[in-house]
Amino acid sequence: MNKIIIIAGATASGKTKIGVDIAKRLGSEVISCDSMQIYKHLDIGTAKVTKEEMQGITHHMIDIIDPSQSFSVSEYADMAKSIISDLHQAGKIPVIVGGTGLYIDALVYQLSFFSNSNPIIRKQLEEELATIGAEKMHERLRELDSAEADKIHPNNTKRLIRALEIYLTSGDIKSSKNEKILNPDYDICMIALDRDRADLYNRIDKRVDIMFDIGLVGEIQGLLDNSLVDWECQSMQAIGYKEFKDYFEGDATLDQVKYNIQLNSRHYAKRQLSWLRRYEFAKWINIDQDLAELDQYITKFIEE
RNA sequence: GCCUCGGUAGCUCAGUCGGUAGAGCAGGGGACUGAAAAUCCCCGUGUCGGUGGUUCGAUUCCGCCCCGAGGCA
Repeated sequence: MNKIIIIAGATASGKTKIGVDIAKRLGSEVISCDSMQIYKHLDIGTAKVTKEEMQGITHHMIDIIDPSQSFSVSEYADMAKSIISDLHQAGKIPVIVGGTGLYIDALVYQLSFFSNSNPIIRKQLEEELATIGAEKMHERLRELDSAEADKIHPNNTKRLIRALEIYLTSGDIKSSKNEKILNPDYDICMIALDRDRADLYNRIDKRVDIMFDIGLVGEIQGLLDNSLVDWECQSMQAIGYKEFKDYFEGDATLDQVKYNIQLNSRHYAKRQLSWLRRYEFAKWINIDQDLAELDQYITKFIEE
């Protein structure tokens, strides 16, 4: 028994509730798959599950680190896999709920994360980039790993640096690992939640309105007042937080901040959907139309 | 009522010395292996307010009309 159920979908599409419903039905637990809900104290802006929403269902991978810390996919994969195996041991089918595509990939595919990630080398590469420019860096990558250079646009400096970092720290060639193999450890049922685009955007706008009503500004004020974060923190890259930098530095009104959060959320939702469309094995469920079908689909999966 | 300035993409606007038009934003699509809520790439036809006229040809020039802003009365 190594079944896992993954509930994926864009932000504000309704994953949380459906995840809890399924976990309840199966007598199981939820494992969050979200790169920002891992942070303590980022509650309102990340639309983190509330106690009431959990309905007594245990949730993992939420509130696991301080907002000043950084975190990465490989850590996520290690921790989540260990929880999955615990649940399997207990005879439960884990319900994985979330919208962070890379984290989903880390469970769904057999990804070999490169063992060497070296902050010093990364720093050097960043400095090198600043002096010689992206074009030259791209040429350098082409000499070391031309297949990867073909894939990375020279403007995408973040990826460029990572590919070079991989080579320089481990001697590995990133493009040699690009082939994706399904993780043989799990029997996966993936549900991709979908809904009418205009409807999704309305839900996003409304949800952001509510976040402001229930105290988002105060939450961030508190984080800053207690020195739990500064604007450089990885956690402060989250939508719903980073937009406040301008406000607290006197460069934007709250209305502008709210508009930006809504806008960035829409863009994000679009990117998430584009990521999810790549999972050929995903079962797409339109929340407004095929909820009954979802139940049947889950039933079939667990009885197989 | 008169005068002036506007009316061009969903929005803000540019432009065409007459040869049917282009930016930003919005919107759409895509990529993605240790920051991923990050990072990056691609996509612009619209009665150029309406209607007559001049012209081979008008969104561009001229007349009238409609709408908006300001000024004078």
